Amino acid sequence: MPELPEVETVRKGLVQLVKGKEISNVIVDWGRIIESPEVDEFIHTLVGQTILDVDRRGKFLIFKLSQNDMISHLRMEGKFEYHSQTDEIQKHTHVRFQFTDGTELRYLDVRKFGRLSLEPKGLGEEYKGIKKLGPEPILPDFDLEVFKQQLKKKHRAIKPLLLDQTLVTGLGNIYVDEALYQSCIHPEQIASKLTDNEVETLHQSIIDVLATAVEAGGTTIRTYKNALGDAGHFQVYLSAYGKQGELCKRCGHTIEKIKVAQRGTHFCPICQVTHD
DNA sequence: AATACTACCTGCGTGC
DNA sequence: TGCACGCAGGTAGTAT
Repeated sequence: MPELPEVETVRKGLVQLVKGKEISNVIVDWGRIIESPEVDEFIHTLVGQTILDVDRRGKFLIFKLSQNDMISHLRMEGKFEYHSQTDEIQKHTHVRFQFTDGTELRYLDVRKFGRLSLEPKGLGEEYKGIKKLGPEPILPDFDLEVFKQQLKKKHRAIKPLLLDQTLVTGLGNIYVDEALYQSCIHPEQIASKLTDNEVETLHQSIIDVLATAVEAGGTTIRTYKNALGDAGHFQVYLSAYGKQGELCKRCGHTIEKIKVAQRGTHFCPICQVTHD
């Protein structure tokens, strides 16, 4: 469910809620959420550690603990909630990090796709899923010239390429459709055939869309809530995602929904056309 | 090496 | 009402 803006919003909430908390116990009720180490060792290793900070890389959260880095990916539906240990346990609660002050951080995930993993302290960025990520689009290290050169080498549709996190990290199905709409590029356009002008516009659109969505606290379509339980607001600004059947703001034609690389894809068939 | 497809899960809306 | 099917803010593993 969450893309970069949602994960960044979750991160900010977690810093407010759990920074400085000491873990007294961990309860795991769906072992496959824990990628490594084995569940027993995961629990045992965490007890006694303090959460010093929470960082983010792409859509991954990195909990900086006193003795380890803990990587978390929410995948489609993962969420964190902060509770008293005596609060009723809701359905789909899979992991509970209990603190010495009687509160706890809960990990909930309807589809159980999310993962938690412990890495050596300070080495979270070496985690294999993180190591292959491209630059952060909301930082200056998302370089236009590098992006241009990489796209020239790719003979595949632009949408799945942007979803794969290696050229730039943080885009998911919502923001990729929005960025392509903003830059008037068809989602199935072959990347190497994009003009320099189109790549420049795309580069800027990615930066703009994600930065604006971060400011808005993310997008809430169905279920996303940050760690404080708040919805995001960016849905108000969506132009393409979920707008099939509505009119394009630029040309007035109907927004269509097709399938590209197995993902629902929203675009304007007049403004966004493929070319050689 | 690069690209494409599928598994991992549950719940909800739709159509028969 | 019941049931089958398709769909959902994603990634990793496997096949081609």
